Amino acid sequence: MKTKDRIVQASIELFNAKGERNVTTNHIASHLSISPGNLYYHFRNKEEIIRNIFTKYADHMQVSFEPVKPSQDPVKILTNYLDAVFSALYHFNFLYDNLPVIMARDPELKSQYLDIHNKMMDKIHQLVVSLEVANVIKMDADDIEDFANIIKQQVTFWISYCKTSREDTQITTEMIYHGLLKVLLLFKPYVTQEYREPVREITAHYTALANGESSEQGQPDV
Amino acid sequence: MKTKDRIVQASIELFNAKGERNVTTNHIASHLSISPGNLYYHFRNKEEIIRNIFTKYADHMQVSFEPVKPSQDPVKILTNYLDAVFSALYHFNFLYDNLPVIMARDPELKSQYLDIHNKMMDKIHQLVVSLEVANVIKMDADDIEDFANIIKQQVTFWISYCKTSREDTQITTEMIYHGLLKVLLLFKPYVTQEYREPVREITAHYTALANGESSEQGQPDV
DNA sequence: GTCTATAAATAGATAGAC
DNA sequence: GTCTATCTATTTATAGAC
Repeated sequence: MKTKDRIVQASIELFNAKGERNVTTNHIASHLSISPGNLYYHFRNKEEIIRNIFTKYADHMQVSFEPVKPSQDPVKILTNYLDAVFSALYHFNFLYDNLPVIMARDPELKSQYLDIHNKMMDKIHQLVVSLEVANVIKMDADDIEDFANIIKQQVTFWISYCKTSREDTQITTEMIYHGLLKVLLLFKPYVTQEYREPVREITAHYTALANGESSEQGQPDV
Repeated sequence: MKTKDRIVQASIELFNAKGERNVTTNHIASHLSISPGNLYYHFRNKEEIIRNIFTKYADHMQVSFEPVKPSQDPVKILTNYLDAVFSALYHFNFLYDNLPVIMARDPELKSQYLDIHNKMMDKIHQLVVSLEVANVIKMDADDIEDFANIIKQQVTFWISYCKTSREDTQITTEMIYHGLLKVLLLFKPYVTQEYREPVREITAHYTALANGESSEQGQPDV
């Protein structure tokens, strides 16, 4: 692997493990057993590394949040979304831990973020509309926009919420699955009589994962 | 006012206006036209200033979140809560902008925060139960705990969500009122037929405030 | 491309005079 | 209690040799 790619890869790992604010460019260099000068040959500064990681993140999001096909099984639409959320939170958790700070200090990154944010908002909106069309949920049309924002906020700051409201700040897959269950609870009161049972089954599935019981399908891929 | 109190007061104002991470002890001192040495005579370090502010914040929370009296008008219970949330978000917005970072670097403060967090969770729990008892909402008993956590997360990270998802990061009263409306939307699907109209009226009230229309009761007190 | 050595920039904090 | 002057530590970033 090229040095440039190794720097990006190591940065993701170190940021996720120790928190972005606790990892300096020197830490990254020494972790890779290269010199700081070498690192600065490949990247002008730390923010350029983060912007590079963010591009990877944005690509990941675009791919994993597949466009909703109306023909799909409506229940599958929902689990696809939740699995994509899980994957993003897990693999890029350092971003979610520190989002306001990271964005406030780098206007260029903030602008990248706003772009992705808007695209994701559209996807969530589509998801909600699809569930409505498939008669899985029933919701006032006026509330869909606000509801989509609530979902987005709940997902985006779940990591932050866990880190602040618990003693133990280690990120685990179980912790993330608990967050997905909160998202399911947001949908719950809108679920139609017809789909109450399928949604209950999805909830049971993620509850098992949240309690550390292994799933028949194992850990999701990247 | 004593110098020590002036330092705390100025710090709150500067932190709220510019963000905690952009305000150094030297900034605080020069804002008050005192020397850094003088500031350090009164506080051992910046974290001690923040802990001092946090104590003020904790007191504010304890007072403004009055214990729920079952005898009260159930609608009043809800507006009391929302007004208390507004006041906290407005007067201590710097804390909400930066919570995970501030708590992660100071274990003593984190422990103070966990204490207040748990107390607030209890209050929210009581609020939900009171609304159930008064027949304002109907909710599965199993969901109350998770629902209370969702409310808490939504409130705590509303400022962060706004700052990351908008171009303009200025905090306004209107922005905060929009957050309260999201909390009302969380309650909405659980509201009983009987209380649909009163809740609609509360929503209209906060919608007016969120749109910058002045309310008959004016800005809430500290 | 990579290294060593070091400069530059902050921010946090202290010593000692008044 | 307050000031001036300064020190230390940290982190980012660059120059120049190999």
